[in-house]
Formats: sequence, structure tokens, C-alpha cells
Amino acid sequence: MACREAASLEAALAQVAELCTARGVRLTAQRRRVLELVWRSDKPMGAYDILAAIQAEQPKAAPPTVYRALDFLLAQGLIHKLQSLHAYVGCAHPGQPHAGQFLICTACGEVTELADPGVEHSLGKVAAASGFVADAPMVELSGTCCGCRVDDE
Amino acid sequence: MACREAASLEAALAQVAELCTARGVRLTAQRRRVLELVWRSDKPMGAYDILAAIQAEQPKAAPPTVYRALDFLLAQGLIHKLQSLHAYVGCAHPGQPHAGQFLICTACGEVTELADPGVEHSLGKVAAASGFVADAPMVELSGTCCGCRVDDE
DNA sequence: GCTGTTATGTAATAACATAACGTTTTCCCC
DNA sequence: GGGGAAAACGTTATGTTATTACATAACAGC
Repeated sequence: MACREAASLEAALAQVAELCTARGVRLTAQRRRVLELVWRSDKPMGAYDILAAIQAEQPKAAPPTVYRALDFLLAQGLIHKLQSLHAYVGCAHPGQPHAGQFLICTACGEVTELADPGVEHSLGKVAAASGFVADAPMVELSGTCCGCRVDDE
Repeated sequence: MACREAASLEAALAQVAELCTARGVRLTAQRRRVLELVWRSDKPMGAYDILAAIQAEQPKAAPPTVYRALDFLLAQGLIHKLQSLHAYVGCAHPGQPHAGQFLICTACGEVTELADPGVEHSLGKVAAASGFVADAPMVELSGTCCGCRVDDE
């Protein structure tokens, strides 16, 4: 969801507002601001990056301010947490909560979210084979993206 | 690698010592101690758990003591880090570095390491399709293991 | 035994996250 | 539109995980 233009960002936020209304949850100003920051960023943002950005306009903000908003957005499936980076990215397919696969380029920092049926199927199979019920698959691939590999030469 | 008996633990450590010699790296006393702690534990250990255990015999140990040993062991493919738990487990297949898939039971804390070809294949395919070269796949499934699901009733 | 490399000691701090508790805002029912 | 419950937020403090920086020690090869 990185690098949105202002127009589509506004549209997406409006959609999210509707979604929240439909669900009976509140997209408060703070939550909206955090979501917007994460979406605008072309890189994953750490919680304290977000905090710093928020403090620019709201100096009284503290860590819980940010973490509460992040918890809400995670629960609503609007952002994802990248465990390997301790950072947050906007979800490419907001809507129902879901798990994706993330390609994380260690050269440029770009993150791509996928939702590959093949991967999901094989994960389901392997869990089933062990009698395991997975409720939170986490798939993060660190490596080098196409563009950065070419640049390497 | 959890719950080894003393005998097989010793044997495994001896094997690791050989492996390190062959690679021209040093399995120092500290590194060995950390590896042994991780292997003995039937649950993933946090860095500060390890630190506490080490401080029992070596009060001067500090965080870098542990993190340096962990870095070494990770680099040698002898342990894995579970990013979703900020904790470390022994590797089920020491030898060349590799990535596995981890089933993490949130009820009992047990962790199972797999190396499923199906999962690896589908991950490879999805990365290739994006022109992405992955060097550190991380797959962790949180959920409920077979035993704990039964106990639930 | 000198020297460069690798490992460790040591102190401080950075970075990430939560606990606890009181106050404010919002919602909803009457 | 007033009152009460629930949700969100402010505030302070602290917990947890990880790293930086620099000094010292151990080791390997010459």
C-alpha cells in the first residue's frame, strides 16, 4: 500500500471509514492518522517512527497512543506487522483479517505483500499433517528484489 | 531439539565441536554453554532467560555475552530464532544453515520444526515469480498443537 | 615472542512494547 | 437531553529485547 497518491489515499481512507461503520467500530482521528501515515510511507514504519510523526502535530502523544492505534488497525486487518523488522505496513487488501506473505528487500527496504494460494495451500497441508491448527501464519522472506539485484552488477 | 537426554546431548555437542573444527570456527566455552542451554530447554528461550542461566555460574555475563554467542550459533545454523516470540530454539537438523517452518503452540509453548519440501517449493515459486531472491525465509505458524486441541474439550 | 585477528568484558543506552490508573469522550437507552 | 456504561485516550512509569562503543584478553601464524 506504499506510495499512494493523495487522491487514492483519500478514497481508501473513505472506504475504510465505511468499513468501520459497517462493523460498528470507530475509526477515530488518531487511528485514522496512524493508518494514513503507514499508508503514505513507502517503507515499513516502526512504532516510534509513527510516534515521532504524530508528535509533530500532537506533542503530548506517547507510546501507548501509537500502540493502541496499531492494535486496532491490526485487529481490523488494515495493516500488518512485520515481525522480522518490528515495523508496520499498510495492508494491500484491507477487509477481512488475513495473513499474507511478505517479500522484504534488504537493499531498498521495499516490501511486497502477496496472497499466494499455492503457499497457503502447502502451509495448510503441512499443518494438517501435524494435527496443528494455525491461526496466525507468518511468512516473511528477506532477500533482494528484482530491481536491486539488477542494480548490484 | 528440546528435551534431549544427557547422553544424546553430549553426543550432539561432540558432533557440533567436530563440525566447527571442520569449518575453522571456534566453539568456545561460552558458545557451547549457550547452545547446551538452548538444546536442553524444552521451550524456546529468550536471550535474557539464557543470560540469567549463565549468570548463575558466571556473574559477570552481560547481554552482549549472550547475543554474541547467539549470533555465532545462528550463523552456524545450530539454532533458530523465532521472530514471533523473540526466542531461540535448537535446530533440529544442525549442519548447513537452512530455514525451516515452525509450528508454535500458543497453549503449551511447544515448537516443532519442519522442513517441508512442498512449502519450500511454493515459496521458491512465489519468490521467483516476483524476481525476488530470498535468502532468509521465515515461516512461523502460531496455533494449537494436536495434544492441546484435544485437551481443550 | 611479536603481531594481527578473533573473542570477551564492561558500561551505557537504544529500540520496542506494555502496565496501571485516572480522565474524557462517545454511545445508547430512557 | 440526562444518566450510566463502555470505549478511547492521557500520562507516568516500567518492562523487555537488542545494540553501540571501547577496552582487554586469548589465540594462531610467523
